[in-house]
Amino acid sequence: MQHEAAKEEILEAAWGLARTRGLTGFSLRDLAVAVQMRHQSLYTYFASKQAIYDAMFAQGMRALADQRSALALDRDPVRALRQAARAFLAFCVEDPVRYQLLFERVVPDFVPSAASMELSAEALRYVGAWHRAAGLTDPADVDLWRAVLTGLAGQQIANDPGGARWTRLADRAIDGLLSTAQPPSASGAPSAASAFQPGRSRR
Amino acid sequence: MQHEAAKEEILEAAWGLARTRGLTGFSLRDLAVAVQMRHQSLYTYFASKQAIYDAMFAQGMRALADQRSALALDRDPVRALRQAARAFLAFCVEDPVRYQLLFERVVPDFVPSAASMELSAEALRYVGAWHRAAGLTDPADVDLWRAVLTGLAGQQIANDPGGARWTRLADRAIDGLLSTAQPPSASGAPSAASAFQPGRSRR
DNA sequence: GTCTATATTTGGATAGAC
DNA sequence: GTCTATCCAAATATAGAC
Repeated sequence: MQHEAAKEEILEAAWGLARTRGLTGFSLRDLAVAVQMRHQSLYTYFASKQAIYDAMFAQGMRALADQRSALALDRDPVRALRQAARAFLAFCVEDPVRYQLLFERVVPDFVPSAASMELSAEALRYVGAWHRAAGLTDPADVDLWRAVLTGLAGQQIANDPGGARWTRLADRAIDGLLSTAQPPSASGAPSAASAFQPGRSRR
Repeated sequence: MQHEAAKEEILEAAWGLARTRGLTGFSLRDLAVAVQMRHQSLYTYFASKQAIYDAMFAQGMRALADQRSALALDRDPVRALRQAARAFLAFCVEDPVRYQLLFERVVPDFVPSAASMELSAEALRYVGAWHRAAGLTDPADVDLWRAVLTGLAGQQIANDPGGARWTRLADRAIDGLLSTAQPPSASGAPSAASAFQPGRSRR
């Protein structure tokens, strides 16, 4: 279907403009120029600018879910958590504009559609699964994970773009999370339990 | 000086509009209506809308620095860190719009002036002092503190406004930070050192 | 300092011919 | 599906009288 291909091309151009001029720094006219159309023609593909943002949001969440489904995680669930954290930060830093769209509210009045929110939920379910594998069943553990990792990513992107001042703190942050979490019961995976021994496992 | 009083009144009205309609959801016309002026007259007080945002940013950072200078912290530096964390989260949650202005980049193209950034630095210096009092000298500890606390505040405001789903994780988060930090040397404050003993101090 | 009047720009969105 | 033409609204900012 040519229609879908054209939509894809428009979204690609929108990402490009967003990266160079900011998420809200381009108009439909700019976007039309980029795809060599009149700006009115864009309405054949998207009902509104918000619909374009929503499609971009969906693409971003789809990419996150795909990254997570493709992760080859260590069998040790604690190592796996560290890997997953690093992968998430890499995902955020690799495209700061995408991070802003997915996790910050920089587009005024933009609210993801229900379909997009379902993709968001899909991506989040992986986090719950990783935690359960490590014996962490308290939903608050997932909440803390989200806060810490988005906090790291946000600081990294805002205050040290291109650097690693905050991303390199990922392993320490995960150790901190684990140190305050309910350790798995004795019947849990032994490899995980060992990592819950008190004390600092790294600097 | 009446001029300063009028500026103050304008800023007060701007905060009110920002809280009800969003940080970018009001125009200079709206603001002028709120202070019973023609919108053009606002230019007598502020050179641009960005200048208004900058003045609001400065007020917000001033308020944060003032809150910090007024904190009556526990003599135990670790308890003090927990108190300070709770105070910061209360500060963020008490005015979500202010949080967005100070710590997120929701206003397109807004960049705080040098004078405003100095206020930001002033507020941040307190964090360094608290950490040093607890024997934490690694600058990365402060970085991690910033990331974790803004992460908690951001999640709280975005996903559970008015609730406490994330703010109640503050003590756990601080425990996590401490567990991965370099413990103070033996010559450090004993009350602090005791809190660095491995293990979970709370659930 | 405040006002009226207006400039100027921008940008989202629609109508209708082809 | 794409185009031309146009609408409409909003919003920042300036000029100049009082």
